[in-house]
Amino acid sequence: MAMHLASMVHGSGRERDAHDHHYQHQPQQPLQQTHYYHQQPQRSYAASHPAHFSTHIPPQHADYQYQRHPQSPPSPPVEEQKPSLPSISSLLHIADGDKPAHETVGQSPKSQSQSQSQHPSPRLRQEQQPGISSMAGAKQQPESRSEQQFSSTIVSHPRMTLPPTPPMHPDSVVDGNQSPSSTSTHSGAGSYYLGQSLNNMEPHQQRQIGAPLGPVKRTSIPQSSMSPYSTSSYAPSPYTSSPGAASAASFYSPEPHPYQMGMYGQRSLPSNFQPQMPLPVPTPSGNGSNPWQHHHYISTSSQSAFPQSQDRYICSTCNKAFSRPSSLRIHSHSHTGEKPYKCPQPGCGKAFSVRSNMKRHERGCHASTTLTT
DNA sequence: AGCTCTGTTCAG
DNA sequence: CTGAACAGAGC
Repeated sequence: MAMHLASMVHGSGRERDAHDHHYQHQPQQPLQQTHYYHQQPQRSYAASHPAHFSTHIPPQHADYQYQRHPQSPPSPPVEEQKPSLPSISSLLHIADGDKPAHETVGQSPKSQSQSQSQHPSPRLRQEQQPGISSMAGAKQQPESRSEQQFSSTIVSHPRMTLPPTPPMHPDSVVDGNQSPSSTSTHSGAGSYYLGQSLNNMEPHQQRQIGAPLGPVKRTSIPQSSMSPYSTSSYAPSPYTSSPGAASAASFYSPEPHPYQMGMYGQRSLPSNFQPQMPLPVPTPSGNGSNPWQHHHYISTSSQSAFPQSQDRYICSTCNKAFSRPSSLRIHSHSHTGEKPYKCPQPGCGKAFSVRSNMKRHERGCHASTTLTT
């Protein structure tokens, strides 16, 4: 997938100035987010971008990378862990009334040893369970495994524990709209970036930011979300530091950027997703956010206003909806402070987040120069 | 059908 | 003057 997207993006470009190149890279976020369900959405993104412009790197992206690095080792596993989710469900089952006592009781020693050894395939467990049931005799061990595994897995895996912290983030509010696809897609990336960006900020702040977002006006959005940036502002280097912008960048992301963004897919199958989310439980990094997002996503006011077909792409940072991924991408610049388009005029070092604005600037400010030339 | 690019327009 | 969003055109 990533390949296609990347290729498409590049290929589509017409002019492709140096600026464009920079620009293009970023754009990918949103797309990736939207498209990639399982993995690497951002990954590819981050990977592809790092080399390019130091200046342009959106904070988000930077964040991604950061996030990944720390977790990078785990990140891949994260998805793997997803399987862990099922395990959770199994836990639930147990909790509900699977009679954990019976099975678990006796075999702890063996089961544990086995369970640990088996870590690799949580899913197998579940899958096995059905089989197990049929197995009749074998049941006990498998089930016992599941439970113990949980305990073992949870304990062993920090992540498992981590998720609980973010159980309900502002994300829900912020991304709410987006993410079905995005979140699900990048469990790793999307969730990270959204969550992290938020995480970077204080929970309170995050919520606040997210909440206001909905109604947000143009100005309002940037402000709330921007605040983080403000420190970094456009300064190239700042991005690295600017954790706040989770956009998409999220989008992009992207936002999204996603994102993207992060971020941003929309069309989603609200009903479908919810099932996943139902478990408020310790959803690993990605999952936790998703569930909420889905809920919001469906009901999202912004979307409701428009035909869903229209504003599919939602900024993870400010929740604003856009009908086009490119729009979301550009919008993400407002959060990241990215200004890929620099005024070509020798004396002028101005940069713009929107190409047309840059051109306009040229016309207005440098018109005389251009004319003379 | 979807996306990007460009130009236009609104707002501060 | 600039940032940001929208709409149209083209691919």
